[in-house]
Amino acid sequence: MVAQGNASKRQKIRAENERIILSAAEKVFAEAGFGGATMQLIADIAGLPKANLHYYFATKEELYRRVVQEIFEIWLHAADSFDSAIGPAEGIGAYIDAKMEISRRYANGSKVWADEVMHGAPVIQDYLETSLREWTTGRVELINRWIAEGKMDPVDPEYFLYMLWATTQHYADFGHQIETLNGGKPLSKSQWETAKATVKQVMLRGIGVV
Amino acid sequence: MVAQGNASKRQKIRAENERIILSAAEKVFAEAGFGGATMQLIADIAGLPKANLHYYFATKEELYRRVVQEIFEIWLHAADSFDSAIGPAEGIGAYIDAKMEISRRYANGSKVWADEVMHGAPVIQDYLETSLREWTTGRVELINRWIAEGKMDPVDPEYFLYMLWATTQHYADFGHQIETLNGGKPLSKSQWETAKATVKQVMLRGIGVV
DNA sequence: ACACAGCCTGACCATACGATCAAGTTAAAT
DNA sequence: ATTTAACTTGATCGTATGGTCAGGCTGTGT
Repeated sequence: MVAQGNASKRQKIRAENERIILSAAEKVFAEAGFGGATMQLIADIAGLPKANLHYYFATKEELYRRVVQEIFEIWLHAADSFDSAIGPAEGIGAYIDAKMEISRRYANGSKVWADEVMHGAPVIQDYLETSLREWTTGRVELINRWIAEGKMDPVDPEYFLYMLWATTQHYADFGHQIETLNGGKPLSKSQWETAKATVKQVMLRGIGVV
Repeated sequence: MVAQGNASKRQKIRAENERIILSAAEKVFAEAGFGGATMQLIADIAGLPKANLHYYFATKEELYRRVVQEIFEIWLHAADSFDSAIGPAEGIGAYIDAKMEISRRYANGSKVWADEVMHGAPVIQDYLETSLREWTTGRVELINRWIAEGKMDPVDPEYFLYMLWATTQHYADFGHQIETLNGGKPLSKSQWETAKATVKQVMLRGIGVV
């Protein structure tokens, strides 16, 4: 018998299949939206029969909810860089780096999130009202402290945060438009660096830092 | 007989019904996406039988295309303020004003556009490759001229444009999130002014203007 | 070796949806 | 007044979709 690590074969099968399904679902939801996505297409991409999807996820909505939850976790963790910083140049700079990296690596998840919010957050409204609001008020206080300490120009923290979200998330959500304007090719590594540097430069100078 | 202006009664009926249908469609497409929208719901909101929708618009996709085209026209016209300006402070400031106003007044249309692009622009890819690309290259040249004349700090014009689009469009596309963080209430008139002022302040100082 | 629980899946079902159509009504042209 | 073309709409159709289920398969504990 082959080694199985700590997990039983059953557990591994379950974990792996859930992963495959979630990955396929993220892709399909990102490309078609909730309404346009079909369980059949997700199943095809996952390489599993449709009935098997319903074995792991009872309904399409449950599967969708899991996809949205996953990206939200990633999203929140990007804030870690924010908090441990001593000032805006470092903290906001690191946050922009982190969010740009999320837009690049988890473009599909970002799109699903955007789609969900854009359509009124029908399934994750509670997250907006709890986790996201807490996160936001915490960061607003931090920015206000930095302003009070003279570390950055006075600016309304909420609307400044929205600018950070918008400029970074744009590279995931509108990636197709950017790619089209780039001659149909995805941004190269160096173009991506330039984009990131531009966002940081404008945002940080915009508040009198750097 | 009652006066009918220049248009015949037939023409008026057609014009009015198309307007009612397009308006209802914009709302439904914005809230549910293309896949999630149903002709029946559009018909209900328009107050017309479903079959009548198909009389004016043969297919759901044709109706959708018209909605997307309309918002794109509005979107392009916002550039007028950009062009007639003598420098970045005036031109970019006016552009931000115009785009913010679009986000406020045509939030549904903006969402439909975002939805369409996010899902790979299946029906308006040609617009991206023609009109939008032309628009962009023209504005890139203008910004480069301003930089060469020392009217603003050097910055990559394309990525700076993306920042303008992102920060302004965010108020339409993510309006629901913003509203939730605002205690469930839409931004008041003064909050809206603050948002606009914040975007302008950060973006303009970010390029060494003002 | 056996029993059991978890896993898999082809076939099937009910429903909702986009689209069509035929039979009407209304406005315009002759 | 008559004819024609445009507009209206309830009823209907075919299909695609989310979801179910019965029966088979496979791993696991005893």
